[in-house]
Amino acid sequence: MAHKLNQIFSALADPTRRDILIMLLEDDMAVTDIAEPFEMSLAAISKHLIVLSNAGLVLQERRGRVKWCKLDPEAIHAAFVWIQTFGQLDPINLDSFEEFLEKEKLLKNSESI
Amino acid sequence: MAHKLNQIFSALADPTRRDILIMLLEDDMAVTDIAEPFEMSLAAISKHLIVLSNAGLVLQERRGRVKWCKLDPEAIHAAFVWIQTFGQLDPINLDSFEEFLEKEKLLKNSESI
DNA sequence: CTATTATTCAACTATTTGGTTGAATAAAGT
DNA sequence: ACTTTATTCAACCAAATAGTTGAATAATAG
Repeated sequence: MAHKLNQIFSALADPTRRDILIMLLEDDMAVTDIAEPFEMSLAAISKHLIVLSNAGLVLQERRGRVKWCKLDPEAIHAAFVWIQTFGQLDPINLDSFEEFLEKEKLLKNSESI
Repeated sequence: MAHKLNQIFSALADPTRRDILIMLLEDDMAVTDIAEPFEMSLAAISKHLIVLSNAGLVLQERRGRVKWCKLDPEAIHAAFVWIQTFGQLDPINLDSFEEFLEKEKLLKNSESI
């Protein structure tokens, strides 16, 4: 009965798992597709997904032989609340974040030309 | 150069360390005083504090034979920013995301001067 | 100088973690 | 029925983690 925050934070502590979460922002994905860009075995990615699932960060739903993985925002929200409550932190400046996204978009466009 | 977020999240993954952080919200404390309420050795707490310090969550300053520990809000802020932005991002270049976090940090510093 | 206090170091142990490979299971395609 | 595809299982390994104890270091007090 390890505390949920233990599982959430330790799931977030691994860069591969953070990358997987970022990928899942874009769309739900099957295990094999998630594994594709990583230079490690499918079994390793499968384990990472189980960790993410146990932490409640990802939901896995089997349809046929494919297991679809999708983000579950609840757990990440729990971590967010803990941190926010902990230090009564201000939220980041959303304007500068918008600027960042804008620059990202321009960059992507210029790369594709 | 293990990514800072790895260290921050894995530091936060341990309940003893989260408790220590909560204690430090109230006031700066010496190592021995931090250890007092826990049912584990002083050496164990000392190690936890080193983990927190390496993650940048806690600053340790030696005065005489006493090492004073205080919160360093910067690292926790980085984690906060990661989580907050996580849910809003299109898939992006992770490197430029890091740059963004870096800029956020510099901004916060300049504001506090 | 000696004793006490604060903290860390060193060595050890048990458990967990993140990875591997090869086999197993199960569904779909031909 | 046979083959391919998707995923996990099982066994193993190396490294990291979280704890222990006892000794070492270093500053302060008497």
